[in-house]
Amino acid sequence: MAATIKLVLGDSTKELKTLPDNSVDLIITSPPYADQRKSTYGGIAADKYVKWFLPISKELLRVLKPTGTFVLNIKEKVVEGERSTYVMELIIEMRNQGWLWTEEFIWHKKNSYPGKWPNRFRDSWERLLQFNKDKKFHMYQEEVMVPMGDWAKTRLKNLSKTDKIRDNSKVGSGFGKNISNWVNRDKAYPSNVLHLATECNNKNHSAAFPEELPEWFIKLFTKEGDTVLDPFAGSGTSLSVSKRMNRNSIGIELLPEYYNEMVTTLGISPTIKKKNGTKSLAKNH
Amino acid sequence: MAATIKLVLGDSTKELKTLPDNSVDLIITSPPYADQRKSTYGGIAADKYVKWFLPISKELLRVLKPTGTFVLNIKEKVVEGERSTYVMELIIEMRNQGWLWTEEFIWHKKNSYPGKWPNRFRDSWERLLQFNKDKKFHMYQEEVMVPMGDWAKTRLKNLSKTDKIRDNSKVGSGFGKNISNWVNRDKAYPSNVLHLATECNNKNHSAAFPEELPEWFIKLFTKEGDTVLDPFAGSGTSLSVSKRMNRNSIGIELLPEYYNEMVTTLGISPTIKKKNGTKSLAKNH
DNA sequence: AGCTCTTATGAATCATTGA
DNA sequence: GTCAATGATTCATAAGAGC
Repeated sequence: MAATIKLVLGDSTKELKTLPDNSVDLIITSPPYADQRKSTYGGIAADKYVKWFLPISKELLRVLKPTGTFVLNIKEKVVEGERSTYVMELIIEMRNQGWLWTEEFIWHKKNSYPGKWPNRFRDSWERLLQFNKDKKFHMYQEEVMVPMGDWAKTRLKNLSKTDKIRDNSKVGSGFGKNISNWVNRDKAYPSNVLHLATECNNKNHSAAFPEELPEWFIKLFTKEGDTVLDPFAGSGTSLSVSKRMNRNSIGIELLPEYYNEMVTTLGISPTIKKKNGTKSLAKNH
Repeated sequence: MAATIKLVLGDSTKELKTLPDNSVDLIITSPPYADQRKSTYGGIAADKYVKWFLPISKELLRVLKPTGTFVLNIKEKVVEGERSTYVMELIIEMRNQGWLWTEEFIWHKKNSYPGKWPNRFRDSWERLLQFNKDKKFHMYQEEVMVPMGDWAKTRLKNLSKTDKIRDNSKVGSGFGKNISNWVNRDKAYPSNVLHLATECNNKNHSAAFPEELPEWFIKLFTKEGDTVLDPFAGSGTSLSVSKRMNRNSIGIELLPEYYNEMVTTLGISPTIKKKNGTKSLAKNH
C-alpha cells in the first residue's frame, strides 16, 4: 500500500487539535524563525516567539506517540548585534511543558551563504533540537550508518595489539563475537554533527532544509508505514521525502500559495474543500 | 619586550576582585563543567551551576575592557537521558547581568569519544559562547583568514584519489568540499564552526582544549601587547599560547598541582608566596 | 625527506552491580 | 529505596616508529 499524505491548509495552532492523541511517530519541522519571512508569515517578534510556540508544542506533545520523537530545526537570529535568547527560553519552557530535551544536533551547513560583516562571521550552522515524550523511544541507528574513514582499511588487515587486548578483556572466555564485529565492518555510527549542504536547486522557495535532513531523521526515528508530521510544511520537503520513503505523512500549512504548490508537487489528486473555506483536506490516491 | 604571565593560585570567585576594572582584552576559559572532573575539582552540581558561575561572570564583566571579548567553552552533559539546561539558563542570566551574547561558535571535535548507546550518538561538539560588554568590540578578522584551515593545508600536499572520493561520498549531496576547488584560493573567511581535534598527545593532563582553540580566538580578538585572562587556567594552554603570541596573560588556578606544573612549563622563574600561604603570584622574567 | 603502519586515548554514556 | 562505582561500548586523530 502506498503511503498517504494528508495536507491541511490552516493554522497549526488550531488544526493540530483535530489530530488524535498518540498518533504520530515523528514530528520534524522548521517553523518560521522569529522576525524572518516577515512578508509572508507576518513575522513573529522575537520576544513573543515562545508565547506563540508553546500552545503548538503542547498539541504536538499530545499527538506524538510515547515512542515518537520531535525534531525542531531552529536558529536564533541576530538582533541589534546580539543573538536572541528565545530558543534558550523555548527549551526551558518546553521542558516545563513535559517534553524531554534529549539531544541537540548541529546541522553544519557546508555551503552557507558567503558574506562579510565587521564583527561577525558567516553563520554556518543551525540547531536540530530533539525532544521526546518518554525516555524510551524508537531509534533505528543502523539505518544512518556512514562509511568509515580510511583507517579502517589498514585496521582490518591486521588487528593491533590494543585491539586484541581490549577484545580479550571484554570477551573473557575464548574469542568470539567481538572480533567479528570489527571484521568486514565498513560503516560507523555517526555523531550528533550533521554535514549537509544547503539545497540550492529550489529557486522558488527559501527552502527550509535540504531533502537529506528530513531523510536522515526519518530513517533514524521511523520505519515504513509510520506517520510523520510537519506542522509548518512550507514547500513540502518533509512530506515528499516521507512519501518516497513509504511513510505516511501529515502536513499543515498556513499559506495558500505553499499549500497549492504542494498539492501539485506532491501529486495529491482530489482536494476536498470544507464549507467554511478556510480548511482543506486532501489525500493522495 | 617579552609578554608577561601573571599566575595566581586561588579561587576565581575571590582572586578576580584583585584585578582592576577595564583591564583585560580577551577572556578565554573552559570552566569545570557541571558534575565533571569530580575527582579533581569537586564537581559543581548542574542545578547549582548558574548560581556558582554568576558571581564570577560579574567580576569578568568588570575587568573586561569595553572593547574586549569573553569566550566561554562549555557543554552540558546528559543527566538521566536528557541534556541539562544549565547552559541555557546561564546565557539568560548573564544577559540580565549586562553581558551581550554576541555569538555562539561550534567547536566540532573531529575525534570525539567513541561509544554506542541505544538512544544516542557520540557527542562531537562543544559550545564556544562569545559574550561582549559593548556592541563595539575589537575583531581582527584578517588574522584568522588562514588558508582554509589546517585540514586543507595537509590535504593540498597530496591530492590523492581517495581524498576526492571519500570527501564526496561523505557529503552525499555532491556539493561539499571538493578539494580541487581550493587549490587556487589562498584565503577565505572562516565561519562560526571550528573544526579541531581534541588533543591526545598530552599524557599528564586531560587538556581542556587544543592549542589551536585559544590561538584562533587570541588572533581574532587581540593584538600584540594585549592582555588575555583565563580564570580557570588548568594546564595553562591559554597562557602558553598567549606567551608565544606576545600577549600578556593572567591565569587563575585553584589546584596547586596544576599551578605548580604551570610554573614549570611556562618558565615562570620566581614564585612570590604571600604570608597567608594560600595565594601565590609569579611573573616570568 | 616522505611514506606507511602502530599505538594511545579523549569534558562520553549507559547498564549493571554493590554499599 | 538511593546513590556511587565499575564495566562495556568503539571512532578519528596525531605522535612515533620503521622503511
